[in-house]
Parts: sequence; C-alpha cells; structure tokens
Amino acid sequence: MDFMTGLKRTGYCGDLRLGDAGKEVVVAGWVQRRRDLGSLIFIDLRDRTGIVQLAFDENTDKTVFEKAFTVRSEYVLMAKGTVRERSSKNMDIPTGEIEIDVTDLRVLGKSETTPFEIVENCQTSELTRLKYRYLDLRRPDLQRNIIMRHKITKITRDYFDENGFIEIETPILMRSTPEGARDFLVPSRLHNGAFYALPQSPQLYKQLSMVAGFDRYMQIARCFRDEDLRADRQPEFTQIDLEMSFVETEDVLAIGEGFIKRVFKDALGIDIQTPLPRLTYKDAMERYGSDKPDTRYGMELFDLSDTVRGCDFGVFTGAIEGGGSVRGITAKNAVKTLTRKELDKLTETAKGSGAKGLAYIRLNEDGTRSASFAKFMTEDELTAIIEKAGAEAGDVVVIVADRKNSIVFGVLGALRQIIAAKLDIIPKDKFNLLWITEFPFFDWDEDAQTWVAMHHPFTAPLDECLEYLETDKEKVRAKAYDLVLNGIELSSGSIRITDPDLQKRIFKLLELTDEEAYEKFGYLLDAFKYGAPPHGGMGIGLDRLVMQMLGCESLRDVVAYPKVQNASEPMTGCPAEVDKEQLDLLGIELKEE
RNA sequence: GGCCGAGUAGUUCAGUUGGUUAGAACGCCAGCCUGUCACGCUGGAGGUCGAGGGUUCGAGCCCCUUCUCGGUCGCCA
Repeated sequence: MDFMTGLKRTGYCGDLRLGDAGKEVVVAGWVQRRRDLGSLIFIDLRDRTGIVQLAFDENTDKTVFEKAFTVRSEYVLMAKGTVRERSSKNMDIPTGEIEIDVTDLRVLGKSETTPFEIVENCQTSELTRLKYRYLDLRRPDLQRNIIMRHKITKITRDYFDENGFIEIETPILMRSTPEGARDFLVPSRLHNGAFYALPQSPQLYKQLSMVAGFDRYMQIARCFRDEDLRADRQPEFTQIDLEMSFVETEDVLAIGEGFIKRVFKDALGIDIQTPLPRLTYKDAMERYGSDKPDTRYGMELFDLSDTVRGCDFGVFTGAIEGGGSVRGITAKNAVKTLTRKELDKLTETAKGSGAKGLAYIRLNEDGTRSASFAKFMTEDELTAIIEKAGAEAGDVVVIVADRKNSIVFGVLGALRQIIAAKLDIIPKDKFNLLWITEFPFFDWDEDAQTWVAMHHPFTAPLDECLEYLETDKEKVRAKAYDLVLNGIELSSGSIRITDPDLQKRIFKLLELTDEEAYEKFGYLLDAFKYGAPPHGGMGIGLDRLVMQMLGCESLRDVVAYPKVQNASEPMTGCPAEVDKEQLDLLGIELKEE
C-alpha cells in the first residue's frame, strides 16, 4: 500500500466538468468499477459527490498502468492527473464529458470482495446490509438520504434560531418516570440498587426551562423507548423538541406550520400551503377511523346505525343496543380486486384488530349484488345500506359492527389503509399535512380498569371542559394536538398545566395520590410554586419527517445505524453480555436461567 | 407474547410427484482485447440447501422441533 506523501486532494470526483479540462487535479475515493481493455484501463472512482473516470494507457506510462492493473473494486485510491475531454463521451453521468489522465496513482487501502455490490437500488437482504452497514452507507441512495437528513437538521436549527429559540441540551441520564412507555434503565456504580433512565422525551426538563425563563427552547433531542419496533418506530429516535412560554395552542401551531413550510421549501423546493387543514379528534375518527388519517385519498367512513336499527341481523342490532355502532366504507371499483378470498383475508385482519367479523356487499358489474349477511336482510334494507354507502356497480361495501366504537373505528381505519394500498389509489407524490386537535383528555385502560392520561398528565384540559372533569371524563378534551403527514404521526404536543391546584386535581382523577405524584414529579410541582409562565410545545419526529420527505418506507433508510426488529444492532451485536466484574461493580446479579 | 411471510453459491433467485453429480444471472479468479463506461469474449473456482430430529431404499422437497429476519396485532403517556 502507498502513502499520500506529496499529494493533497484538490476536490471531489463528482464536481469535475468540461470547464476543468487542462487542470491538474488530485482526487480520492473508492473504486466503483475497473474496466480492463488490454492496453487501456478505465477506473470509475467514487466519493460522496459521484464518480469520475480515471484513464490509464499502457503505452503512455507503463508503471502507473501496471499499478492500475492490480486495483480491485472498493480499493481506496488517490490519483493525480490532468483533466481532459473524452474522445467518447458518456452523457448519462454529470462527469461524462471528461476523464483524468492519471500520472500518479496511490493505493491507500485494499478491499476484499464485498458481501454485496455497492450500487444503487441494492436488492440484498436488509440483514446482510446492516451487518456491513459501513458498506451499505457507501451506496448512493443512503449517502443521499443521510446528507438530506443533515440538510433538514441544519434548516431546523436555522429556522428556530431565527424565531428566537434557544437550544438547550437536557440530560441523557435522568430520573425514571414510568408513565407510558417502558424506560431504558441505566444502573449506577455509585448508587447500587438505584437507576437512571434514558429520556423518553425531554418533557419535564423543557418545562423546567420555561420556569427558568428561557421563554423559547428547542433541541434536536435523542429519545429512547423500550418498546417493540415497527417500520416507523425505533427504540432510539430523534425529536425536534420545542417549548414556548406565554402562548396558546394557536401560537404553537403557527410556529410548527412555519417550520414545515420552511423545511419543505428549502430542502425539497416544495410549497406547502398554510394554514394547514385541521380536524378534531372526533371528526378524524368518524371520517377516517384514525387519529392519524391519510387524507391523500377518500374512502371515508359512514354511519349505518340509523339505517339498520330495525333490521333482523343480531350482530348489527346488538352492536347498536350495546352502545356501539355499525359503520362502513365503500371501496370504489374494487369488486375485481376484493374477491371473496381477499375479503376472507381482510376478515382475518379485522379479527386480529378486535372485530368479531366483517360484513360486506359486493356490487357486481352486471348489476347483481351479493351480501355476506343477505339472509338476515330484506332487499329494501340492503338497498338502503347501499344508498347510504353511495355505492354503485363495481364497488364493495365493507361493514363493521361492534359494541365498542373504538373497535369499529380502529378496524375500519386499518381496512381503509389496506384496501387503498391494494387498489393502488394512494398518490405517491403528495404531502398531506393536517393538525388533529381536541384530543380526549382521558383514556380508559381496560387492563388496569382505570382512567389514564391520553397524552400525558401535564396536558391542560380545554377551558370549557374544566367543569365536568370529575363528572363526565369521556367528554373532557385536551389542549393537545398532533401533526399528521400521509397517515403517519409526525408530531405531538400540548399546552401544559401550570396551575398547581389544577395539576393536583388531575393527579387525583388519575388516581395518583399526593405522595405518589410528589415522589414522581415533585421537582416539577415544586418548580411551579415559584412562578411558572403559561407554556406549551411539541415534539416533531425528525426521523419520520426525513423518511416521509424522501419517500422512504422504513426508518432504517434514514437512520445511519439503526436497530432491527428485536432491537439489536447486527453490526456491533448489541445488546451484549458484560463481564461479571462490571456487574459486581454495579451490584447486579443475574437471575439463573 | 399472538398471527402472516421468508431462509438454497459472495449476492439475487430457480429447483417438476421425494429419485443420477443441486442450476441460472450478477459478483469473484485467470487468459485475450486501444475508447470502455452494467465493456466484450473464453475458461475456472465457489454449496453443512438456516439448525436439529423424524418418515423413507432415497429428503432442498414430506412431518416435528428450533433459530434468524421482515411485516403486523398487543404495546408505543
């Protein structure tokens, strides 16, 4: 291998153009490909900007030529030479009009044959690629993604700086607050038996920063949640975290919208119309069956409860009498796609989501119709349903009935997404952003048989809901809002409670005793005794934002070193066992298997 | 933890009813080639068919167990 001695890189491979012809340059990078034509050798040299062709001629410089002969894919090279116009040009690549006539070639690093080719649109399994993530990251797609992520992060800091926000780093080692998601715990050497937790979000610290008078806080904050992974969920993720004093909901939404507008414009050149559309939680559930609806297509839910109230179908009437409802969606022109077999599969999906079953009507092209529940219905009743559904020949009406509206909504919301994907009616190039507002304050926890805070216990209820906090919990709505993009929750936030008396009242309703509340959040409650400004904020999922902006389907495409489904990292093999000595220092003994 | 899908050469895949020595493409190695650019041509190497057990005269294929990965439900204030 060679040294760089005497050479200094003059620029990037992908930046060279015809205008550089005649210049002497030094480039460095990895060998994309070597083409050996006998007494001519061409090497495509790649760096993060692109590739440039190096040319070697046996009859011009035999020594350099022979070195080029030994070069293999992914070798690290530095090459000095003169840029010259090509005799045969390649107009498919930006540097295709020129090449470098190499006079000095250094092999700075050799490479074994890589486990997969370093090319765009690599088809190799994700596991293999993640095991060699440093090779995967060399591929142009991931280079672009990671660089775009950097750009978005930079725009974020600029935007919030220009709007008077101060970036404050909050601790990674903090006190466990076992509300909601599971904490990652970190044992303490100096305090055996005591544990730090990694932050699920900097929630309490940013609120304390408001009490401290910083007025507008932001942080590109790493957050950790010890829950199972999804394509859009990693155990550690990055949040654009912000908090503002002396604001109401409208002020926070305005800052959020301004950010979205700015980042889409500066990073992608796309104009997002503001103000963004808004839906209340109630409307979102009734129209889309989801609090994070994908509004790029229709197929909205409709309520059949009144239409079927008097029918003889026990499933329907039972659902209504039990306090639930009967609702449906109409899949347009779906009769060919949603065959009986497909509908059976959808029924299984629905059952997996808690439904007892699925009812459907298929409206054939020839005007005939078949309903899975036809024998329980009169022809007139069926016609009434189809009319309410707005269905025509070629359509399929899918109906869910349950005593719990949450199941009706949840199942139809999921089916709406699955069916839309099957019918391929989701526009790929659209960015549909909207706010979901007025979330319920309380959520009934079936397992614990208790009311819990849907957002978190520091969220302020709507002023007009204060009077029935104790009496009608289901009706209480919160000053909480989510930002949704193409069916993915991008952001979540709220106006916080700063009145200690109201906070106490809320804790009581959540069945937290004063002692428990003080044990968990005493420092926040104490802080509020010393002059807390009204405040609120939000956290925007940076990973999800970048993923959506780039049109990627998995967070793993926009996170440099992601975890896989079982929360491990294939490259480094973490999590891993540790030495007994390390455990002893921490006072930890492992249970025998 | 439940459900669904996948696992065969370095990579992506094919492999018939259970039947001789498990194939292809790309990659890799060697040779030839003066304008290639996914160079071309010729030749070659490369396999514990995820693992273990079972059925069988015989298993990549059938049965059981198990591991790994992906998706999803639960979970994710």
